[in-house]
This record gives sequence, structure tokens and C-alpha cells, in this order.
Amino acid sequence: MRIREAAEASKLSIDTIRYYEKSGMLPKIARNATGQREFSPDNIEWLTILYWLRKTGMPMKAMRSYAQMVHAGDETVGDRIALLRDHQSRLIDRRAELDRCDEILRHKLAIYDQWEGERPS
Amino acid sequence: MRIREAAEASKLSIDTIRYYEKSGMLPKIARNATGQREFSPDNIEWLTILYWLRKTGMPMKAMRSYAQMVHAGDETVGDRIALLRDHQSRLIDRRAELDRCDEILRHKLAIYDQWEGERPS
DNA sequence: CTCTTGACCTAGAGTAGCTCCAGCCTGCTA
DNA sequence: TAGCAGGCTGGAGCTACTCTAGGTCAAGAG
Repeated sequence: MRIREAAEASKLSIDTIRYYEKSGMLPKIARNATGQREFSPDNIEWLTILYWLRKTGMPMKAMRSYAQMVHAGDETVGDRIALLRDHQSRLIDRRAELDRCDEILRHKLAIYDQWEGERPS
Repeated sequence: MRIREAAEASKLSIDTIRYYEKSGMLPKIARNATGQREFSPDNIEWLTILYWLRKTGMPMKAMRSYAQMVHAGDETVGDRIALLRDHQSRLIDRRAELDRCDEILRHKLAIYDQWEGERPS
């Protein structure tokens, strides 16, 4: 699978995939005879996970250490679990932030709507 | 209220407040005799709203146009409502993303936990 | 009355995480 | 055999901060 397909499958952009590779967040990606990247199904799964981790705010630094732990082998599984659990708890915080913002928007909109009602243009 | 207090009250950093002012996202902030910013309660409310909008992913560009609309006066209320509603719908999307990521993490963790169980270090 | 401390100021450099672009190579199709 | 799609690299550009250097000012300590 070449980079275009990999991008479609993982939802990352082509540029982002190349950037992630440069930044050491991907395992070694195979190249074909003409130097083009060849993505394995495992690679795609990895990209997809990175997509979701980034999308929900995991910093690249953390993704990089996760990548390194996966590379390092089985004895890092405990740390990997810790890292993912940590992110999970951040998801909860983010949800609370969304709720808080929603509340503020509702409040603001209620005021605006009333204002509009009173002053029909 | 000076900048430190404003930062504490709005949860923005001092640097961010100065940056927002430079970028035209704040109304004119008063200065005292020695050139220090003096924030009014209204200013603080505005900073707080910006804090939540940014935190939940509204781009600066949108915040800037919101600021300009507020500055422009009452005839922009309709557009302001539209902008806020738009952001509200983005909050819903983000929540869905969080849920999706949570699902993926649960799945991943289930696999890791099982792995740990089988291979007690 | 000078000295230090601390809060503030500005301009500008640095950072994270992309995104875009120029310039080049290769393979396929007509 | 020319053209075009798709890939490659290095590097510039962008957003939204964040930090630093170098400076002003006010208040309290000695």
C-alpha cells in the first residue's frame, strides 16, 4: 500500500505521514525498488492509532515515546499501558471542557436570542 | 486589575493575553500612568470567553472576527449568533472524536492487559 | 537616598505540529 | 516519445503560543 492509500486509510494527510516518519514516530517503513514507501497493514493500524491520539490532544513527545516503547519490546508493556491510561484520563478532562464551553455558549446564545427577539430588525 | 490577576481570573497566561491584544482579539485595554494594562470586569469576561473558545478549538481567525463584530455594534448580532452556533456544533463533533478515541484505547488496553496477565513479569 | 526586588513593558526569537512548494525521478498510457 | 500522475526530498511558511533579553517604574530595606 502506497502513501496515498495509507493516508486515506489512516485519515492522516500524506504530508503528515512523511512528517511523522521524519520525526521518529513510525517504525521503519519499507521502500520499494524506486524508493517509494510501502505500508503494511500493521503500519496502517499504527498510523490510525496516531491519528486518534493526536486528534484528541496527545503531544508528539508522548507519541514518540510510545513508538519507542513499542520498538523496544515486551518489557515496556507496563509503561505503555500507563501512557494510554494517562491519555484516557485526559479524554475525560477534555470532555468536561467541552461541556463547560457548551454551557457558556448556551448562556451567551440565550442572551443574544433574547436581544434579537426584543429588537426585531 | 493588572495583567497577573487578569491571567489568573481568565485562566489565560500573561503572555497569551499580551499576544491576543497584539493580534486584535481584545477591545482597547486601558493603561495606567506608567503604561501598565488595567483590565475592567468586562475585559475579564471577554478573556474568559476567549479562553473557552480557544480551549475547545475555535481558530484565532474566528475569534478575531467575533471580536470585530462585537466592536462593530448591534447590527452584527445575527452573525455573532451564527458563529457561536457553528462552534457549538463543532463541540458535538469533538465529543464524538473523544468517544471514538476512548473506544480505541479501551480496545488497545484490553489487549495489553490480557498480554500482561498471560506473561506475569 | 540609594539599592534591591518584583511586577510590568516591548520586540523579537524559538517551538510544536503541521502544510505547502520547488525541483526532481519514475512508471504508465496514447 | 511525450505527457501526466504519483512519489521523493529539503526547506520555507503558518498558527498559536511561549520564552528571553533588555528596559522602566514603585515600594520597601538599609
